Amino acid sequence: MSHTATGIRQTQKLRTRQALLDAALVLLEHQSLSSLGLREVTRAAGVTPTAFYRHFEDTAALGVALVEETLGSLHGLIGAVLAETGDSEERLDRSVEVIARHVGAQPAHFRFIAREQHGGVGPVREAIAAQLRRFAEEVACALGQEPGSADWSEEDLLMLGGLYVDHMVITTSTLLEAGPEGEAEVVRVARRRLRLVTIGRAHWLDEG
Amino acid sequence: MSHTATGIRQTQKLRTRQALLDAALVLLEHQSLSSLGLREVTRAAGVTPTAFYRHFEDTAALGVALVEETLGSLHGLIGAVLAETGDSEERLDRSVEVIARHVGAQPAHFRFIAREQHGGVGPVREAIAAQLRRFAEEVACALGQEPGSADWSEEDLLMLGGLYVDHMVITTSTLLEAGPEGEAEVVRVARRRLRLVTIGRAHWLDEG
DNA sequence: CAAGTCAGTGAACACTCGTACTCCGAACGG
DNA sequence: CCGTTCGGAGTACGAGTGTTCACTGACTTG
Repeated sequence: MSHTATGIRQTQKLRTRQALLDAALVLLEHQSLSSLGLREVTRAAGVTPTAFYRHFEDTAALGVALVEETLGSLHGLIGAVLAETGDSEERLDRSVEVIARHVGAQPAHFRFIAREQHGGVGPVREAIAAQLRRFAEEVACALGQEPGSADWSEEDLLMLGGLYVDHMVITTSTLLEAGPEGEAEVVRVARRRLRLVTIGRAHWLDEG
Repeated sequence: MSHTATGIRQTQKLRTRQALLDAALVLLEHQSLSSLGLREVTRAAGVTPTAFYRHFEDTAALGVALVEETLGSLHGLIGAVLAETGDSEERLDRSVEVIARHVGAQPAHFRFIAREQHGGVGPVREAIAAQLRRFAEEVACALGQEPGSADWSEEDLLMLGGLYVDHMVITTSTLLEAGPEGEAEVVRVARRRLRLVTIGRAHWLDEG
């Protein structure tokens, strides 16, 4: 009764569950979740419509699962990076690097996040918001341990963390819409924006 | 043959066209455009499905019309404000005020913009992107005429304008999702973020 | 090895959907 | 005033939708 017990049955169940998630992600590259049909997904996954209900109650529930698949794993990675090297804002740069690699490796996942962050399906919106709030808290915590923002209030740290996270999301979706040829330009502008925020951060307490 | 000739016929046509737009906007508060049905709209507008084709080719075309209805008018107002008082960044604050009032007066319109900015309908995405680019250019132009950013390159001005506009869009959708009770908190955080950007702006050339 | 669980099947239900017709009647231009 | 224009109504069609139901057969458990 170990929780990693790999019964043939449960393994196969997880396999088709993943097939449903993957098929949905492909379909969601050119439409949004609220217009995604249950039958459409099962057809692409090679399963009967009825089988869908063995795994998800709704297409909304499938969307929430996709959110966790995308941001849950990234969350773990960011946490590892933030705890890795003990000093300075080098950790933030490493975090950005990790995110960028993740986005590059799984574009469809992050297009989905950008699209559904303000999309028409309530539960999915809330799931994304919750995950992004967690990211903002993590970044805020990391910022608080830096010497440059030692005397910041917790609220301001959270504000700054949210600013970084929101900027990251915007950059991600902009990158995806720009395509490969416009990527360099987008990255340049995004870096400038980040620099401006960092400068503002350095002088925050001067003129608070 | 004046272009304002109000034939009874054309007046009525515009009336039902507006009825279609209004009905669509109401329906779009709880779903996104790609799942909006043609029949659904005409039913809510009190017209037959066939009548829809007299006004729009697609629901996508209706979406583009909604984009122009929302951002087109705001664009004109912003232009007026930016040309109004001749000095300092007071104009920017006035602009933000105008936008805030617009959002408060027509929440559904701006929820639509936030939702479809990265939504599943290509033409609508492009229409929104084009309008936002225009806003960024306008803001950049206004910033360039201020003494505080006299020596900025045109590219950096555009970067900063885009930063302001993106922040405005984020704030808008956050406001709408927070609801009336969370509004004050959202505004507070948004103001702090803006202040941080402004501080960064003030020291941009010091550490460029 | 027998009993039971359960992921997945296949058919059928009652819808909604977009679109193509024909047709009406009020507003329009000469 | 009369013929034309055209916004909108009405009908019909085929396709696709979400959901329910009884069922099967491979895996699991005692």
